[in-house]
Amino acid sequence: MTQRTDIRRRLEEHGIQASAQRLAIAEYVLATDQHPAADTVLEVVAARLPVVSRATVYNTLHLFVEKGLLRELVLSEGRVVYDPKVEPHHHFVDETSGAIVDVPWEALRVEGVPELPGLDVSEFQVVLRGRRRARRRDG
Amino acid sequence: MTQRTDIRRRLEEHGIQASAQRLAIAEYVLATDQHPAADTVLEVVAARLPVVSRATVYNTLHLFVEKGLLRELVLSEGRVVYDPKVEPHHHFVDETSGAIVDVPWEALRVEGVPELPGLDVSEFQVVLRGRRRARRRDG
DNA sequence: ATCGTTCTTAGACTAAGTCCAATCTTCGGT
DNA sequence: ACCGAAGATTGGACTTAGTCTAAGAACGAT
Repeated sequence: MTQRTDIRRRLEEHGIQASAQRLAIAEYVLATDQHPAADTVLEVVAARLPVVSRATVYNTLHLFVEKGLLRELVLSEGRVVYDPKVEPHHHFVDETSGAIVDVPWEALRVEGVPELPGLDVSEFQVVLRGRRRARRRDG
Repeated sequence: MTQRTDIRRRLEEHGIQASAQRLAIAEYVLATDQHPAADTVLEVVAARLPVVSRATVYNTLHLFVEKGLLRELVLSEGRVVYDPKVEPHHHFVDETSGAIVDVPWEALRVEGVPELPGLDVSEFQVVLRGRRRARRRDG
């Protein structure tokens, strides 16, 4: 398991002191593509680590966001959700399941942003809603 | 004040039975360009109408959304906010003040949405973040 | 080993929103 | 104008997400 050491190194590179709790949280939240809410993180992490408090989960998630390891998304329905993919990309929200799907930046082209009068845009994304079509199961 | 009757007609056209509370709420929330939260609506409306309960404000806002008079937006930080402009448009969030600014649909061009594999997109918008530039005061 | 800093913890607290049973309004029919 | 049914409103209890705090535990440099 160099996995664990990799994560430790990654935290330290971002100026975050490692701890059992932070490692456990990182191990889950930095690897998932599920866009979990804080609550989900707490559940998942609590299952592996003997004891971890809610306050720590919130503290840690906020710290990770501040240090650029995680991005906080608020896309629908009072759901604050965390995304380990920090590069710019778009999001699709499945209206049936609530699932959030990443849409690669290159998949869409947005024109006109620099020309908006009176607005200095520092970042943007397209938020799409709809249904995910049944997946052909071919991997 | 034909204002009041106009609103009444508008509610009825959308299959909504009028009532003092609903009229008061509609009068504010359908005319504002402020993107108020439920809480704000409660405050504003409570100031004019002798008594209106929180439950009613929430019920009414949800009803208006369901009937297509209002759109619910969740753009940042656990803030659920209501927008009387139901036609498609984009949104800019001022990072300093939290203010939400409408961006006309025609101001941006988004290409590539129909080609997204596996996704049936029913609606989308661009969400932008940044600072509003100081407004030249020329009206 | 010690000391100061940093992390974690439980639990109280807050804010946003929901739920519910009882009460009050409204509307259509007469 | 009146009546009853259907629908709307109410306060208050409840839930859920998140914050705060004071006290204790672990860390790392000496």
